[in-house]
Amino acid sequence: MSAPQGWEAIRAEVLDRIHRRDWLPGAIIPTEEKLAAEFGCARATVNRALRELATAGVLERRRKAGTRVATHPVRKATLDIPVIRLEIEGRGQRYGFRVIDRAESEPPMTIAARLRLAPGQRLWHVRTLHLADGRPCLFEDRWLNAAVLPEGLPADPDTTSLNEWLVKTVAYTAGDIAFSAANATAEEAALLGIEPGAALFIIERSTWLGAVPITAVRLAHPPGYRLSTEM
Amino acid sequence: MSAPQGWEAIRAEVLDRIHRRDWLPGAIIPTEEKLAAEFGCARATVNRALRELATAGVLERRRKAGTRVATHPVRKATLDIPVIRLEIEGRGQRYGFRVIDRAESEPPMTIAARLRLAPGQRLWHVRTLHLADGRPCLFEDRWLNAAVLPEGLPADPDTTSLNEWLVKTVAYTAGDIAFSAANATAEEAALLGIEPGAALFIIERSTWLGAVPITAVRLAHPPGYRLSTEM
DNA sequence: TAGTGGTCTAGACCACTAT
DNA sequence: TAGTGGTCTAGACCACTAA
Repeated sequence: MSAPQGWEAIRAEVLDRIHRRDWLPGAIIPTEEKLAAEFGCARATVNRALRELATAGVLERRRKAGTRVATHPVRKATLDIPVIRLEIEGRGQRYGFRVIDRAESEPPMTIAARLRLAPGQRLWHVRTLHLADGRPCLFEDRWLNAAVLPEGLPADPDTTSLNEWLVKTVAYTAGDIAFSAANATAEEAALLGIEPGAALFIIERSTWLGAVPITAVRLAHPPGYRLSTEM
Repeated sequence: MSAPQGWEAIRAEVLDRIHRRDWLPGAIIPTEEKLAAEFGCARATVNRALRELATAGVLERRRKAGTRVATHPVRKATLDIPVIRLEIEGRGQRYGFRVIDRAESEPPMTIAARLRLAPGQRLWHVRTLHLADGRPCLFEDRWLNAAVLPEGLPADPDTTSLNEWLVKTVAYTAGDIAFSAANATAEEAALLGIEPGAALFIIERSTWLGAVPITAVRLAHPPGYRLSTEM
């Protein structure tokens, strides 16, 4: 009937029918075969379009049961996790950083639990303040398993941000990431140049190489920071 | 050579080579055609595997230039945006809510800007406290364009959460979402039963139907709330 | 068990872009 | 302009699952 071309056009047409409420939330839509006949294309093309919509959370698909319009749409959002330096430079500011301290020690329980460490295992602990145009904009608190590093810690931590050095040097196989909010401690406030108790936006990441923990990092962004995406 | 089967096996094998540092960050990997020959499968199958890895941010692909291992991996994370009631019930708690107030008025500048409103346009303003096992767990502040509602505001706001009523009733075509942190105001603290100034985790969403604004909502989660995902 | 989505194939043409 | 990824096709078989 109508004549969309390409899987993106089919995706758009399907979305449109949902928006026009031709197909209501929870309702079954025609099979791939029927849609392919209607649109005059191969079933694989319809499949591609519907699969993308299912990944986006707009449709729910099950073999034999068919394809339904999701009852709770917009359940998924894909975030770009920024690389600190690139984010700052992308705003046209000059990037810099300052290593606050660096030591080998036994991490606190919370970190050990997050990395599933064996009791007593020691890690490198590096704390870094990141700067935009010379002003503090992010406090990084990182625990690092030196055992997985090919050549130990980099000799000159003042020329390469540890963060970038890591992603270029160490492979990983799995990880998790979490977002939350926390009040700034006195130390964090002093380092970031904000009031104690100010609301920080926290990003925590952990990564593993197989079952071997690599690193756990906590990024504390001062008030005003927003992580956003379109749907 | 090796014998993976299916695009998922190929994806796994490619990931493995990156993890083993056979293919270093920034390096070009073989063309789809060569990989298809090596794996003994069709090029479309390799394409599917590499496309998924590119979507995940592990590879960067450009026509003619070829496929490279991303220099800054793990740049994307897909979050499940929870539906409030389902999230609470999923924890085995009883869901409830209480409408704090509800009025028609002109929204503040920030909301008007976010929704790109014409000057002087009035919206419904509904503030709701969501409860888990009877205890406050989320404060919702919503502005709503009644003009797009088929039958106006629902007659009985005490039986259906406005949030769910909306997603089931109103179509949307675009939106954005943002995460940030903020200190609790005195009123928010009182409603949520926390200390004033406590760090709230804020989710803000805006949705449109074409160019017509539908709703802007701000969700304030008390300390302890975490939004997390695996990579 | 039958219906539906998931995937694969072999080949083709197109779109983009480094050179 | 030539190389590479992006997509489409027509058909096939398989995997899952509702009935």
